[in-house]
Amino acid sequence: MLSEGVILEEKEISQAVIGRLPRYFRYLGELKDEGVERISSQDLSELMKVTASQIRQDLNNFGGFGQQGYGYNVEYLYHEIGKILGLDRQHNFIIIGAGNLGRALGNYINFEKRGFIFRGMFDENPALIGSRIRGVKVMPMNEIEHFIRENDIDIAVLAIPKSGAVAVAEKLVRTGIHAIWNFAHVDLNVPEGIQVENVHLSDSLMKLSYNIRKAAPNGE
Amino acid sequence: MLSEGVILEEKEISQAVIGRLPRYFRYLGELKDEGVERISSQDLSELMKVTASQIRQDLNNFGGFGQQGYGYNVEYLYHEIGKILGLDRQHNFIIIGAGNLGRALGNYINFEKRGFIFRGMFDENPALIGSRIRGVKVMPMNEIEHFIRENDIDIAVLAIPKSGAVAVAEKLVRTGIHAIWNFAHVDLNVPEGIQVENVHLSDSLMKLSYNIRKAAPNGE
DNA sequence: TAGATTGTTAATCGATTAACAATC
DNA sequence: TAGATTGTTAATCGATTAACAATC
Repeated sequence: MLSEGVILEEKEISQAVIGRLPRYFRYLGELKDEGVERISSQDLSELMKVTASQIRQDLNNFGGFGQQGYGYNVEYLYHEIGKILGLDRQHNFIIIGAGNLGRALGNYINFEKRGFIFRGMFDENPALIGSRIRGVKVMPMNEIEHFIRENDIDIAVLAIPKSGAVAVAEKLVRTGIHAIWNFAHVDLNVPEGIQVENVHLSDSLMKLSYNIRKAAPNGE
Repeated sequence: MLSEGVILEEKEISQAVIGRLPRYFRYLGELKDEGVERISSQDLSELMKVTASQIRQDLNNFGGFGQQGYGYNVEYLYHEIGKILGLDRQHNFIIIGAGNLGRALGNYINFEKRGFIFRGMFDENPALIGSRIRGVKVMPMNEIEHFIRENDIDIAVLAIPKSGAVAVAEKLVRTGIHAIWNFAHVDLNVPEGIQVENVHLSDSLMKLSYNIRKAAPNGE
C-alpha cells in the first residue's frame, strides 16, 4: 500500500481493555472525591476486585502513568483516563425516538457532566412534535439529516423499536454520523469507521435469567 | 467435603458463552418468524458474522441440538435456547425508582412476552406514591420487603441514583431477592448466589466515546 | 450410497496472571 | 540507601478457530 508507514497506527487496544477503562475512571473519580492523593495498583486491585497485574497491564497500554515506589497519582490518572476515553472533548448527541426510553435518556443530566450534550430529539409521531425535553425540541424525522449537518452532531441515540431501526441507521450513515448508541434490539450493519455501541436490554435481562436458573435449578 | 459427589454440578459455562445465547435466540426467533425450518451452522454463521465453529462449540455446551447432514431445526433450537435462558419460567420483577428510567422500564411491554412480569414499583418521593404505571402502583420504599416476600418477586430492578443504591441493595439481599438488575452507576457487593447484572449506561457511552476518538483522532 | 454437516478433539490465538528487574 | 512499587517480560490459562471422524 502506498500509504504504508505514513499513517502512524496507534497500537490496537483490545475491546476487553477499553471496556474496563470506564470502571477505572469511576473508581478513580470516587477516590479523588474522597481526597485520596495516591494509590498503588495493589490497593486499587483490592478495591476493585481485579488483579494488580491487570491494572498495570491495562494502564501500560496507554503509557506509564505511575511511578515506582509511589504508585499512581489519583487525580492525574483520573484525568489521563478521561482523555483516553475522549471525555475532554464535547460530543453533541441527538435522540431518535421520543418514547419512554428516549425521554428518559434525554432527561438524564449526568451525560452533560461528561461532555455529552443533548441537542435534539426526533420522532415520527406528529402528536409529539414541538414538545420539549429539558428545553430540547422534538422534531419530525425528515429533519434529521439537515439537523445533523447543521449542528455538528457526533452521536445518534437510537431509541426506537427494532422495526424501524435498520432503515433509520442507514439514513444516519448517509448523513455522516460518527457513532450510534443503539437501544433497538437489532444488530446494525454499518460501514467500517462508524461506531456502534449496543445496549440490548432484553439480552441483558436474559443473561440475568440464565444465571438465576443456574443458581436455583429447581425453581426456588 | 461430605456432600462430595452428591450435588451434581452442571459443567460451568463461561459468561462469554452465556452472553452470546440471547443473540442466538434473537436470530433464531427471526428465522422462525420468517418460516425458515432448518439452518446449518455455516449459514447461521454468515448471518450472524461469527464462525460456524463457535456456534457449534457454544451449542454443544448444552447438548447436541443438531443432526449431521441436516443442520439445526430452527424452531426446536429456538425453544431449547429459550429453556436454557430460563424463559420457560415466569419471573416477577419490581422496579425501585419511579424516575424517568424506572418508568420507561415499567412501560416496556416486551419483557412480558419473555415471561418477565412487572409487579410493583417503589419510590421514596411521596408525590409519586399511589400513581400507576401500566396499572402497577407506586409504593413507598418501606413496603419493599413485605411486598417481595408476599408476591414471589425474583428480580429487583434498581433504577435509582447511585447514592442510595448500595443501601437499597443490602436491604434487598436481606429480603432474599434472587437477582438485581442494576442501572445505578455503582458496583454492588452482594453475597454469593445472588445474581447481579449491571447496565452501566455511562460506561457504555464512554466506550463509544473512546471508539469515536480512536477512529477520528483529530476531532473530525 | 454419497453428500452434508454435526460433535468433538487438537491447534492456535489472545488475554490474564505471575515474576522480577528497573527505578523512584 | 533501603523499601516500595512500577513497567514489562515470561508463563499460564482460557477462549476461539480449524480440522476431521462420526453419522445422519
